[in-house]
Amino acid sequence: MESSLFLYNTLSRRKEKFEPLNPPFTGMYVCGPTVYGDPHLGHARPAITFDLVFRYLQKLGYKVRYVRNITDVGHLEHDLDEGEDKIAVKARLEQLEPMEVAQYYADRYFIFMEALNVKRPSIEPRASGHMIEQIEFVKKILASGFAYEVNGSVYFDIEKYNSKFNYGKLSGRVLEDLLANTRALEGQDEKRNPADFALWKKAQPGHIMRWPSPWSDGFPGWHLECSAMGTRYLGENFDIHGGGMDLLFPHHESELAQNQAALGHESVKYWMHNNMVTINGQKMGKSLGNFITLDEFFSGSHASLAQAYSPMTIRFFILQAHYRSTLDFSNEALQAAEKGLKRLFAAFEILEKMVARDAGAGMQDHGSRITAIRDACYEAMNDDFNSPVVIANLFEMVRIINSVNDKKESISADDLMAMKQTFRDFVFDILGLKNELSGDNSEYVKGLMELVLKIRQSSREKKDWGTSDQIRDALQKLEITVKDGKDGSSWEMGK
RNA sequence: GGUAUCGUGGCCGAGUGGUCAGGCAGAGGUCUGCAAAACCUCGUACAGCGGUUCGACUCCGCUCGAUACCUCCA
Repeated sequence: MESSLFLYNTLSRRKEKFEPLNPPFTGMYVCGPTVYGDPHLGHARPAITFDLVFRYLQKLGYKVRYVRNITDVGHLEHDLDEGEDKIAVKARLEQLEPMEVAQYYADRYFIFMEALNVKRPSIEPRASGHMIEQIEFVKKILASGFAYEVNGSVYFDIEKYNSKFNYGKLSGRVLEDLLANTRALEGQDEKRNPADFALWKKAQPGHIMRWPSPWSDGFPGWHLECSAMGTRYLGENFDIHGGGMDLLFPHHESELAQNQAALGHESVKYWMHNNMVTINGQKMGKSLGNFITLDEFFSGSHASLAQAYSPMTIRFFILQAHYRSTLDFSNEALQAAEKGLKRLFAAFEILEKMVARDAGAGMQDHGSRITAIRDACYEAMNDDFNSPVVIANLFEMVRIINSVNDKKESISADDLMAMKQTFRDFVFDILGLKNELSGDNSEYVKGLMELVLKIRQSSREKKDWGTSDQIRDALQKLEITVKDGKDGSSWEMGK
């Protein structure tokens, strides 16, 4: 459990040593999707980022309770200004029950996250299932005097809060600036201050999603569900709260304030935020026509995609950048990732079959190098989850593997075992990559391939290059690549 | 306009006050019947302008540029 993991805390704007409140237990809350549309690239990044955190904390021996919410209530469609519920709008269009829509897209989300090999969190609570907790939370804030009720709606009193605490401490905003920048919008007359946000909103007559509350039939404010569910499942104090940088303000800022107001203290020790995704240098947005869903990525069915990209290519590509950097998607960059990933797994397959070959005197000592690489990988992960440096080190190992395979270098049994262990630990367990290359590896296929390659080998020995090349080309068409090496030929699935 | 993050070689992308990231692409070589794969070698990149320093891509300032967010509600 003694680890030297450091992570960047948005609250302090520096890397801090990770020390959970109640080791070995660790609580992590991450903002999940609003389920009113098909999952897209913007969903993949936080999911994979915090999957990496989840996996690594577990690798270090922590008992992690990972909570990721599903938002299925009370959110407005962006370009509408009538205050209609996002899900309600969609439901009317499709003639479906709002919950049916939420269920459908939640399922889609799970399917695509599984394809990306993102582990399911420990708990995936839905906002609609936690109305009581949310209402109780509002009551607490009202009781502490930091909220007020007007016409059935309840608002958070930011000015009052700010007189005692600091609204803006997380995002670095100053209340005066927020007020100075205020635009005059309609329907704000209820609020004492334009910066105040809703904790509970009275539903308009045509509003489909509504729940009874002491104040009105209505729905909870957006920031509320995370405060309520985080507290419910992780307690009043927990370790990590994550999400995309776009949620920093106002969502997380307000969530922090809600907890302070309701509980008398803040709840989160470490705030983590992943950076955003851009496409060809532009932000991803529906209006820009570069809004690409995961489905389109996997099938290649989007005008700006030159080809389909497998889930692992996407995952590997995301992990090749540090989570706090912006990440730009382009065909060129994705193709580079695809090839790199293929090389990584090709080396892994060689490694799995490799046997130790002591060369006795003059043998190159890999032991220290392999240990150094393994240490460098842990060091990188301990330095705020630096997956790109882990990957760079793994490629160092790839070179050793290939050199040994080419009989240019030898390797001891101990080193071989250490290398296999490191590869498995980091590639599979921590980075969460899967080998998509191997395809059908059944004994049946292996037997057939052995036979085919034997026939080809005998024609090669007779210098019958016609037959030999015919076999190779035919196999290539089936996406089986034949590689001729010094001790015969090997094969692999994939282009 | 405000806040935040950032600007690295053909592309993507780490990192650091004074040796190296790494991947992809490209060039040359080794191997090979050919090809593929693999291995070896190669690029003197750090937005611009000043300043601090013996020395800055790395620290400070300014300029330019990029991305996200900016009270209803999400």
